[in-house]
Amino acid sequence: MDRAQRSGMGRPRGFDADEALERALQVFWRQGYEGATLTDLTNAMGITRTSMYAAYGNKEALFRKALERYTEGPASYMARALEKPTARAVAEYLLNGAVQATTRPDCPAGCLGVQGALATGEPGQAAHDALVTWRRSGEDAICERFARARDEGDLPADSDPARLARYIATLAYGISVQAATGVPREGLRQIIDTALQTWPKSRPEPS
Amino acid sequence: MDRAQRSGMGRPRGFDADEALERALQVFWRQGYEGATLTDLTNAMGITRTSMYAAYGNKEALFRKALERYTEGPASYMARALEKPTARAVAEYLLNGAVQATTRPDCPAGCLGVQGALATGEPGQAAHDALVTWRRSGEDAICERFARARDEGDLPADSDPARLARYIATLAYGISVQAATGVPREGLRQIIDTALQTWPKSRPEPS
DNA sequence: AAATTTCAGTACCTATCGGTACCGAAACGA
DNA sequence: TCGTTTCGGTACCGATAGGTACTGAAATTT
Repeated sequence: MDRAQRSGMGRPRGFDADEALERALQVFWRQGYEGATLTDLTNAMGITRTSMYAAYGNKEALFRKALERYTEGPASYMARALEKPTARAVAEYLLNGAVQATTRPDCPAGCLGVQGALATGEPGQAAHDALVTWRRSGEDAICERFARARDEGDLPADSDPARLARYIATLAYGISVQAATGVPREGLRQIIDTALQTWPKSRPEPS
Repeated sequence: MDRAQRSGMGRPRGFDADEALERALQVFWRQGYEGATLTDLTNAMGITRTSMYAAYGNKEALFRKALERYTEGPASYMARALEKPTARAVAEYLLNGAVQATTRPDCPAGCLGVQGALATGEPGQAAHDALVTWRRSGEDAICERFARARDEGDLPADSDPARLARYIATLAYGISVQAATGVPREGLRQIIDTALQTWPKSRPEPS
């Protein structure tokens, strides 16, 4: 099913499967899993329903493949961030990457991993669960990176990697919501600056 | 239409409109606008489609009324936060309120204002826009409160209220995503603690 | 060239979507 | 009690959801 494998081989696929998947990704990104209809998807992909089902399985499988592509494409800043030398650099690169990815002029605002299926009815449950897993695994990766940083002395010995990772991930999610709300790139960058600074020193006693 | 107003008066409503709206709110909260079908809604509300349309108009109007109820109910911590004496207290109360509201045992995890319609297809556009407006107006209210704090000397004269407000709102949105991901209340509270502290002091030169 | 295989596309499937016409019954003012 | 009004409920509306059978053409191997 997946590919022409048997003897005769037959006619090869007449469209670029990667390009079509990219189009599907854009639709899921913009409209969410439930909001993206088969008609929306196949129109954007430039193929018929039949070809879509033959090539990807069904809507849910298409979503999963789109999510994979998203991880390796627009969200690849995540993997790169983890390779930065210090925890602080990891956090900065990650948050800046989130700002970039959620405000690309040629892509929908926001993050597929957040807005793809945050709250769904029964038919979208599988997509919802897939994104929960996606977010958790991302946060776990940050946590492990921070744990390493602590072991290396890059972070204080008494710091809590899981807590820091959750904090950074929370900021990234919040940034993606703000992007979906329409906040421009510069406004999001200010959030990072504020987050990585202290709360402004207030006068001790205002009254 | 809206209420029995004309001469004869006629038979009064046989169900509690507030209670029914509360049930609808729960469904929208859990499943989002597009994921909540009329059948889901009316089943939860305990009334028929006919009664729903007569009492509320249509699905979109029901959603708007549910959002109002949400603002005055589960999200009322927002208004209370703005009355706190200092900007710092406003921020703390707001974030703690977000944690509470997004992790109530008897309600769906997360925030309706975020997950109700973050990414939708064409039929959910109106709900999407309503939530964008909702989030913006909330953030504006925080901004104005912070501006007042600055004028009062509660915040430094050179601080940027809009920037601080956006930062706090971003954290609240991120917290709601984390809640929807399944992070328990205690985990969310740690995020607040981390956010309101400085980034942990790292050793100046790790290498 | 023949035989095979999978292509892309039309047409259609059942189920369900949001929304409505119509119904008898119940509750009001007079 | 009567007339009026709106109630709650069934049945149904056209449109569309996700998914599939079937068709004829095109590309591959032998």
